[in-house]
Amino acid sequence: MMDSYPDTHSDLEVILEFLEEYYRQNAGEIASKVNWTTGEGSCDQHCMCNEPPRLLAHDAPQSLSQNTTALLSEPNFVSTRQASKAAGRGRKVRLFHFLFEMLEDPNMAHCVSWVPAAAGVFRFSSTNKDEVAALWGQRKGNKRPMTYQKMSRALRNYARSGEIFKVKKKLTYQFSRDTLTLLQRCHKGDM
DNA sequence: TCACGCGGGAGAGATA
DNA sequence: ATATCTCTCCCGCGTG
Repeated sequence: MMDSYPDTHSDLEVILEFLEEYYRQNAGEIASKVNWTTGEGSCDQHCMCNEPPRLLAHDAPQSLSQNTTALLSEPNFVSTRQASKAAGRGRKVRLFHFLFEMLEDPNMAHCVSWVPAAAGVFRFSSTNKDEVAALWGQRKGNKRPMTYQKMSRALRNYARSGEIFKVKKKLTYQFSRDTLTLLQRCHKGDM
């Protein structure tokens, strides 16, 4: 089994490091541009897989932005700061990626399913929601059992970063448009 | 009243 | 050693 990325890895790291540096140098300016309302188009391109939203692709040079989009299609959803580490060994999956996997798995439809998939809205089954949580706990290798309550808390944290929003409906959440787009792209790349 | 889902503070663990 | 990120745990509140 491969435990490191292909030959392109070093190039990808260089790009990622550049983006991080770019962000650092422009942090103040970028922050002032961010509109954190949850309205349409308010967080264009900031959800690059598990890339922290504070790094806005549209604030980076166009060519790099394109490169990183492709780069972040890596199956393991390696974040900027985790890329080098992941090259050495497997990177733990993040919750929203795990949920996307569940949503794409027809066998898990009884636990969690798309409401309108195109909008990125999904809903947990009131009876089987803890099954998803338990699987998440297993995936993370938690000693104590994961519950829906705890998992949903983690989901609400994503609202701050703009990756997933809470829908005003029971057990229902929504991927941000950009997160959904990128997850779909990553998922296709994974197949 | 009770069960359930949600919101938020605090802290743990991993990593840079 | 310190800062940051991403959860995880726990408690309280609102709703049906």
